[in-house]
Amino acid sequence: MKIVPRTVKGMRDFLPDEMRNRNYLISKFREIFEKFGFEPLETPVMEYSDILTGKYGTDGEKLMYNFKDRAGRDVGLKYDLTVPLARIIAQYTQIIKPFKRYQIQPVYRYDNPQKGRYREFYQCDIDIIGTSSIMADAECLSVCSSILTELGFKNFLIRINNRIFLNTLLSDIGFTDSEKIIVLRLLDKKKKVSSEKLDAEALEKGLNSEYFNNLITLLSESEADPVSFLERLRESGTTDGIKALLDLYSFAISLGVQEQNIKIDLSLARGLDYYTSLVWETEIVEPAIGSIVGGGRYDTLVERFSKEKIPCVGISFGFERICFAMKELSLFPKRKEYSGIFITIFNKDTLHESIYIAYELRKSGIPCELYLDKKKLKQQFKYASRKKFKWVIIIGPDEVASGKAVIRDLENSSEEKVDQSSLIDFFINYK
RNA sequence: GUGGGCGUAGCUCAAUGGUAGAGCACUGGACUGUGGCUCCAGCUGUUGAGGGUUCGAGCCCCUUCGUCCACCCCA
Repeated sequence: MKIVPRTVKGMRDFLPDEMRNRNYLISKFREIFEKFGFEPLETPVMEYSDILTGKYGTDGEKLMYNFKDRAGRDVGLKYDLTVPLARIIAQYTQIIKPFKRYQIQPVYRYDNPQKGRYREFYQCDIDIIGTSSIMADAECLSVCSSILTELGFKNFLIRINNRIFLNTLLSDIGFTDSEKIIVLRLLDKKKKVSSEKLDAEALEKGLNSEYFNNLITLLSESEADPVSFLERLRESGTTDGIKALLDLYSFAISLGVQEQNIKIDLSLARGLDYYTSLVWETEIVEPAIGSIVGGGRYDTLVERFSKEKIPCVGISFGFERICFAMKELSLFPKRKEYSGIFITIFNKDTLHESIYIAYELRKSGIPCELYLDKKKLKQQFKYASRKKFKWVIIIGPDEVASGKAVIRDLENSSEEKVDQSSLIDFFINYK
């Protein structure tokens, strides 16, 4: 009985065509992260359970992959890249701060798979550790905008808000702390659901409908011109978090974020529990796949591992969704239909001539593929044709005798004979 | 965690409850120094798994697994 080949639920293989796209994306991320001075970091797939738990809320923990290893230790697969980073900061105190790192690795969530959602998926994070400066927050937004622009996205919107402000606002309206959590969840939904449905859900959750209506009214008032709305509020006494939010907005603009790509949205809440003040989220208008980038300031996360209080800010790119969106919008670079050089093996007498040519080309930095099996020329051509090579090189007995090589152009069905010694020049000139 | 659609050859899919099929792909040949086109031949199955109903199940029922989608939540 043969073993049925299959992949574990929610996990995927990436075949070469897809890997080429993914590698392209990763290289773009790296390039821009490094341009802004971020340094690379990797952490293990697994952490001890106590490291992982306690920061994602009960819903998050249901999605955690945790189990015992052979020695009975409680371990889990990492759920995001932020918590391992907090551990790193507490563990390696010699790291110079502010520490700017980037990290591109898979994370794991025991979720039910569906469109664009998997149990293993890549996240791509940058964080700045050890500064409270809002310039750091703004830098994250600038990276976000640079990357999306560089990748070719035109219609994206970064929405920003401050949880401190939102919190104060909710208290002023009259909500209790436990109600606030429910309200924040509902606000996250506001964009997707009709207002009737939202009201119904608020009622169902037992929220004071007068308070809730006040909130919704206030938020919709702010929508048209949030900046002057905030300034009016500031004059009337509510000040918590407003300055930070306005600063972030203006710093981001100075750092090159285009005005049409950024908006203060006072209803933005964000799910993760560990954000403490400024938060942001980016969505692309087309295709509508929700948020593709999210982040914020989380000043208390490192405290779990250390006596020190260390302010942190970061942004996480939804690698899989960006990949999906880029495919939809055809933003990946197109490959030439025919490319590359393929070297045939005529027979065992000419074998070493072919091998030598492959060696010479590769030594000169010209990529080429050498046929590996003993098959008829016809089969070798069929292979070359299916793999869409542009050039096929043939060294048969005639060519060995005359010191020449046949170069066949599969795309144009033409061929020519050149001196073996000028093969390298031929291909260098072609480039 | 909850709900729905779908599981048949490597892939895409057919088959009124009555003999499991086609196209593509693959292997070889026509064509012993040349791919795509054509023609010929060949290969391919516990119909996801287990149970039940029936004279008879790919088809109906139950269970289970997988997959896709939606909700919850999130990237």
